[in-house]
Amino acid sequence: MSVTRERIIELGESLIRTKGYNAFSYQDISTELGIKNAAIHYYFPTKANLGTSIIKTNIQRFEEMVDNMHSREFDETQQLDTFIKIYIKSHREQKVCLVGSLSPDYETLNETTKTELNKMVDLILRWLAETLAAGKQKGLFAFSDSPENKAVLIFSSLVAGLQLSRVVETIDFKNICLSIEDGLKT
Amino acid sequence: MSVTRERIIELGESLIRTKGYNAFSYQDISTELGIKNAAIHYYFPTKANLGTSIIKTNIQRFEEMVDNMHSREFDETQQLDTFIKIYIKSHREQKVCLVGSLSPDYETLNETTKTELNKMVDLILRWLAETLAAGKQKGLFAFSDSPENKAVLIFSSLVAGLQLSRVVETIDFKNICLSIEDGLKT
DNA sequence: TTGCCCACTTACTTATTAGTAAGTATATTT
DNA sequence: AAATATACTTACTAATAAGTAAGTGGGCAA
Repeated sequence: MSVTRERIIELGESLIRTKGYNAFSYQDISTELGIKNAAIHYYFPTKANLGTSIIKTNIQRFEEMVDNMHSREFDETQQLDTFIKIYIKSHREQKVCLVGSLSPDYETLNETTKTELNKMVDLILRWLAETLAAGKQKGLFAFSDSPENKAVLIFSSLVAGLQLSRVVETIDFKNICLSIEDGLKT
Repeated sequence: MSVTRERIIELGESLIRTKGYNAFSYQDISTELGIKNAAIHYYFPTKANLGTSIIKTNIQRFEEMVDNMHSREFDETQQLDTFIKIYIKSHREQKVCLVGSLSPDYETLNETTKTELNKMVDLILRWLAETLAAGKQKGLFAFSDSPENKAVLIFSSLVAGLQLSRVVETIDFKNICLSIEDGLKT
């Protein structure tokens, strides 16, 4: 695949996660990459196409990460830890996560982009619930909630934790992560 | 105060919470209220002024609610319940909360708006932590985390819970609220 | 009754946006 | 060598955005 196309996707994701979907423009990308506006339209005819592709890329990356963890025979504690590390990295970069940026703008997205975002959230939540359930079965985790509910609570803490810690400096994001892990201690 | 001004603030808040700050325009408001674009500029010279006023109004509303609960001598369980009901109402209206909408757009806000949002989050978090600490002291709540950390976790669950439940229908927001309350059971 | 303040409207500017049509240089295929 | 495809650029258009300056009508005060 084209390197320019990949750069557009990468920068587009970065812009969404710092400024938000409706605040970034093709101009932001073309200026930064030293190309013309129309070059972006060549790869992504509409902004919705770009948005959808960015989500699709993230879904693929997530699936690859899960596959990778399975083939390395990570246990559930290690898997959760790897997942949480994504958010710690985001926090270091002063960025929110893709889901946390796009969800508030949900009503402004076109249908295919909505569907893709829906798929992404659903995928993460299903994986998290499964991992939590398996970890509980093995005695690695302890919690009284349903795995599905616990998955939503943990995911919410990470998503909004990133958002809020960008607004107030008094929030220690790493403490949020520790609390999540402590909440699963046996 | 002017009724038009109040209508602009109310509709502005509603638009931020459905479409997001950078997706709504003065046109959206003027059309809906049957006034001209410039009428909004008469009350709020810039969009940043309007945004700041909307947050200020919300801060005031929150402070009034807290005062009201204190003067009615609500215990901590009742206070938390009242707070959570705000989010249940938001969920019914298919809206995210103001903080959850503005936080991902934080970098696009002007300095005074940023400061006001910062104040709002700080205020909510301080009240929540205090309420949790007081409730724990009285034996109404039980939790091992620090009250400040627990406050962030609960607030995050509500903020992102609203965001995520708008994206995937499989999330039951009321279950999130129940889990929050269960997580404080003695 | 004259004048002024309030709550707007009319009419506009400037900037930015997404998006398109047509052209071009380079590399690849026939 | 000629044709074609790729990866763009040039040069636009149309729509929408925030914002402003000047005007207007109605109520109230002096």
